[in-house]
Amino acid sequence: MYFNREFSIKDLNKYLTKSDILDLLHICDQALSIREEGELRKLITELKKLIPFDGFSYGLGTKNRDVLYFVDVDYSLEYLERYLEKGYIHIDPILDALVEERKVINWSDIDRIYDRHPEGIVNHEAKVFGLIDGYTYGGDDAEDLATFWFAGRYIERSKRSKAVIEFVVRALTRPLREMYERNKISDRQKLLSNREIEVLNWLKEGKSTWDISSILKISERTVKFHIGNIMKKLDAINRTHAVAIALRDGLIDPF
Amino acid sequence: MYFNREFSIKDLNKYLTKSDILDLLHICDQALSIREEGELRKLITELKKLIPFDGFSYGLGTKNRDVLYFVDVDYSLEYLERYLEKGYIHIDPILDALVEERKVINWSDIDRIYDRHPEGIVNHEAKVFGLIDGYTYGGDDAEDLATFWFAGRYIERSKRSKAVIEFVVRALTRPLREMYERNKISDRQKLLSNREIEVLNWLKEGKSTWDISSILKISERTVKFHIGNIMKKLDAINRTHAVAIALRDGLIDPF
DNA sequence: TCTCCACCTGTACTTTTGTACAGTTGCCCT
DNA sequence: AGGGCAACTGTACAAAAGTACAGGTGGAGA
Repeated sequence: MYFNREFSIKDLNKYLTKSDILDLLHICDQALSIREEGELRKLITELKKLIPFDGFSYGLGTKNRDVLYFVDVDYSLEYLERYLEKGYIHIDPILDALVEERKVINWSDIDRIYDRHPEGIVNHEAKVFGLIDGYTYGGDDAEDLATFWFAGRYIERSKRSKAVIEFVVRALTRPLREMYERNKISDRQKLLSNREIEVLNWLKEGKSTWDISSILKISERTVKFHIGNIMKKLDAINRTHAVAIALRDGLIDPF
Repeated sequence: MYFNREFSIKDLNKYLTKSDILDLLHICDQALSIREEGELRKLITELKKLIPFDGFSYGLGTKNRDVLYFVDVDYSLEYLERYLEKGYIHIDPILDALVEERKVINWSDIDRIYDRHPEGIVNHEAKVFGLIDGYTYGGDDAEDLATFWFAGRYIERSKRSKAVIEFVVRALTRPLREMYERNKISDRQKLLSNREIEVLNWLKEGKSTWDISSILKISERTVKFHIGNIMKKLDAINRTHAVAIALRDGLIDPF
C-alpha cells in the first residue's frame, strides 16, 4: 500500500489535545481488528467526536476507475447510486486531485478550480444531496485505489481535520481491503453448486476423475460433467486452470 | 487474530503524557507500512524512548510450539540459539502464562511461582545472558502464536509499561506475520529452479504442454520433463495437484 | 402445473498427460 | 579434472482428460 504523507506526529501535537490523540490512537488500534462493516461503522461514530462530518462512505476501485466495492455508511445512498450509474467516477475532479496530489483533498479547494468546468456537475450534484463540502483521501496498491469520503453540510477546513483524516484513513485501509476480499469470495461462491465445490476440492488434492467418482460414489461420467460445468463457470481451459482460479478467488481453501 | 486486552484508552490517559501518546500513535501508524526487519528495528528504537528495555526479539510459533520464525533484534543471539536448541520453548513458563492468561506477562511475576520449579532453569539461563527481567505479549491465530519479548537488566514494572506494550504489540503483530510469509516464500522457492517456476506459472494459466513448449520455445518433451520434476519436488500426483501445492505454499503468485 | 436447476448417467471419440527408456550441453564449484 | 545440477531432447505407449452426442430424476418456487 502506498500513501503520501502531509502531516507528522509533530503536527498532531500542534493541532490536537491529549484527549483527541487518545481517541485517534483508539481508532487506529481498533481498526486492527475490524472484521465487518458494523465495526467500522462504530469507529466512524467515534471519529465524529474528533472532526465534524455528516456522511461517510468508502470504496475500492481499479486504476482505471472500475468500481470493485463501494459502501455507503451514512452518505446518501441515492446520490451514491446516481454517482456510480452516471459514471461520475470517471470524471470526478476530486479523484483526479487525489490521484495527482496523493494528499487529503478538501472539496472546496477543488471547487475553486472546477466551478466553471464541465466536471463541475459532479460537485454540483453532490451539493444537492447535502454533501456540501468534504474530505477525500486514500491509498493505492499495484492494482487498486482505496478511497474514504467524509462529507457534510458543514466541514471544518483546517489542518487539524486533514491530519486526523490522514491518520485514520491509513489505519482503515487494510480493513477495507480485507472486507472486500471476503465479500468477493462469498459472492463468487454462489456461482458454484455445493457438489462443484466438493469436486473442486478433490481436484485440488490431485485426484483423478476415477478417484473422485469412487470417493463420491457417482459415475466417472458425472464427475466429468461437474468438472465441465466448473470450467464453464470459471472460464477455465482445463481442470488445472479451474483449480488455480478457484484458489485465487478464494472459492476453495488452499488447505 | 485474537488478543486479550487488559488496558483501555482511559488507562493510557492515566499513565501516559501527551507526548508519550503521540509516540505510541506514531509507532502504531508506522507499523502499518513495515515491510522489512530494518523498519521494525527502527520502531523498536523509538519504543525505547517510551519504556526502558535493552533487548527485543519476536517470533512466530505453532500451537504445539514448533518455531516457525524467530528474529533477534537486540536480545542475545547466543541465548536465543541455546533457547531454541535446548527446546526451552516447550517448557518456558512465560509462554505457559501467556497462553493461559493472554495478557502482557511480566517475567518477575512468573519467577515468583516457578523459582523452585524444574522449569526455573529457563528463567535462570536468561538471567545469565543479561535478560534479568522482561515483558512478553502476543496474539494468536487459528494456526499460530506471535510473541514479542522485551527484556533487560532493569525493567520498569508498571501498568504504564504493560499498557504501552499491549498497544504496540497489537500493532506489530501483522507486520510480523507478513514478514514471516515473505520469508517462507523465498525459502521454499529455492526448491524449484527458475525454469520450473516459469512452467508452473503457465500451468496455472491452464496452458497445455504444447502451449508452454511454444511459449518458451523448447520441445514438448522438455516441458514434460520440467513438469515431471516439479511433481517430484512437490510430491504432487499430477499437474493440477502441483499447481494447488505451489499456490498454497506461495511458490507462485495467484495472479 | 410448469419451469428451472442441481444432479445424475451413458457411449464414443480425440487430445493431452504421465512416464518409461536413453541420452547431450554448459555452468559452477571443489 | 571431475562431480553435480539445471536445462535440454528424442521415441513410444498406456492412462487420463476433455468433449460431442443424448438423455432421466427430484426438489424449490412462480
